[in-house]
Amino acid sequence: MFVHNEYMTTEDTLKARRRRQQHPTKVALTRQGILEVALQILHEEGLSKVTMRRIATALDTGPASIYVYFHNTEDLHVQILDALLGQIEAPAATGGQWQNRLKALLTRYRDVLFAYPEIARMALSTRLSGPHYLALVDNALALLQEGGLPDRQAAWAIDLLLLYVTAVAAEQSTRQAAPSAAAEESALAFEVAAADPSRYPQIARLGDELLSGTGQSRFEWGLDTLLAGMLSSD
Amino acid sequence: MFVHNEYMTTEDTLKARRRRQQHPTKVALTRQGILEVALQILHEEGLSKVTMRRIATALDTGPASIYVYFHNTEDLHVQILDALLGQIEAPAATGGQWQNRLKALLTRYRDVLFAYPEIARMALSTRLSGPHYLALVDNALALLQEGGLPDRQAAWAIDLLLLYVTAVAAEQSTRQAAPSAAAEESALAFEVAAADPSRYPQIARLGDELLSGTGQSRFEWGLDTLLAGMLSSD
DNA sequence: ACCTGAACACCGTTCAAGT
DNA sequence: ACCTGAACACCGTTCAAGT
Repeated sequence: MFVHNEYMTTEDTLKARRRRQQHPTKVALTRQGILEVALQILHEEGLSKVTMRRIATALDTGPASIYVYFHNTEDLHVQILDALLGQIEAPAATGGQWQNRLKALLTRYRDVLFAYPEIARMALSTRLSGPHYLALVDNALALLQEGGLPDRQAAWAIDLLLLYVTAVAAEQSTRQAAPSAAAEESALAFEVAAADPSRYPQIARLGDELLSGTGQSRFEWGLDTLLAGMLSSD
Repeated sequence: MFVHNEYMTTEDTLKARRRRQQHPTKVALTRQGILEVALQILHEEGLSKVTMRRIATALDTGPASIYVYFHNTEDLHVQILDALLGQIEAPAATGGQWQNRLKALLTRYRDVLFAYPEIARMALSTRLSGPHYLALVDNALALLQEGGLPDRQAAWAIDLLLLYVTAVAAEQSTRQAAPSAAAEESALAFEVAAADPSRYPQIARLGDELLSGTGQSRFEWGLDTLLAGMLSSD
């Protein structure tokens, strides 16, 4: 392999140099400063790189320092998520039916989760909290009340709706993020196509129907189905 | 600290000894043998300990050996999941309405995911496959057909139902598994109770309603809501 | 009081070298 | 052909020691 001598430096040195260039201004070692660096790493390299050690390196300190401000990695990730939710707070106060405004709000929530592949999965496995998350819940509850849902039903409905949106995002975003996504997709299609009709008669019968539709149309159908179910018991 | 001399041995040696005792019969280095060891580790220590290195150690070899039989860690985990799904294949062929039989089948699916805390989350972030998973899908589709759902709708419905069940399991099982589950639960209750009525009027108004119900009753309500929504568009 | 170096106990994956 | 030791490049968390 041909090597330019002036670039003859180890991979690690190159990486360190790149990191330093990305954070030319010294970021303060505070909760805010750490979150700032964490969000930058999230944008550039994904949640899996938002590690205690990686952040500490970016801040030119040891990993132990981060523990002064965050209990553990999960705590850090939850606070990152709430910061991201700050983008979608208020629903359009007017205009259109409550159902459509609720769907728009939930779609914006989904879009945030879509934008950061691994965050959605995190959201499912951790009890969320934080001011922006509470605002999202509150706004959605207001729309359900506007729709005339009884309190108990609205309380359970918001849980179901957010669970659905989060799960869809977790499912979808993983696949588009994974480098093997295309391969997996076709593997499923192959399995459906090759399904033995005597063992799996329904899968063989339905065939391509199982793979039909875009992510968006399925997402909307799911939301409509949930809302229809919630209203049907009135 | 007082130490009995006859037990003076390092932690690592003790661990190695325990592992050896757990696998007294030499397990063959084959796909089946590896899965066998993997399932045992899953039962005893949870999915997070089902690592390439851990399995290799149990089989008295290096981690590279496992890669002869499994592409990577995800591949290994997916195959473990399919083995677990083997427990719930056939629905009761007779007896009761199709809705109730479908709910029973999905509840059994949920129970499997509940029993292994981290598997449910895995199931959400990976395209599932394998004979037992296909059987589950096929059985559920048969019940939807019995209920008279049009094909396209049944195809989308099965996706939504399995997504719901998996997400519920992922959410619930994580909390019961985490050592801090109790603390988190009360932290949420506190947050709801302390919600500023001027910032979060809906949360303050609904209060305890948001935390009402058992996991089981909420799960059933969710299934009923989904089914009602699916049938309402007929 | 606040911060952190160093250590402990792990990971997944690759590849050259062995049988 | 099949298998694997050793290496590479990472992790989270703790704690004794520093300022």
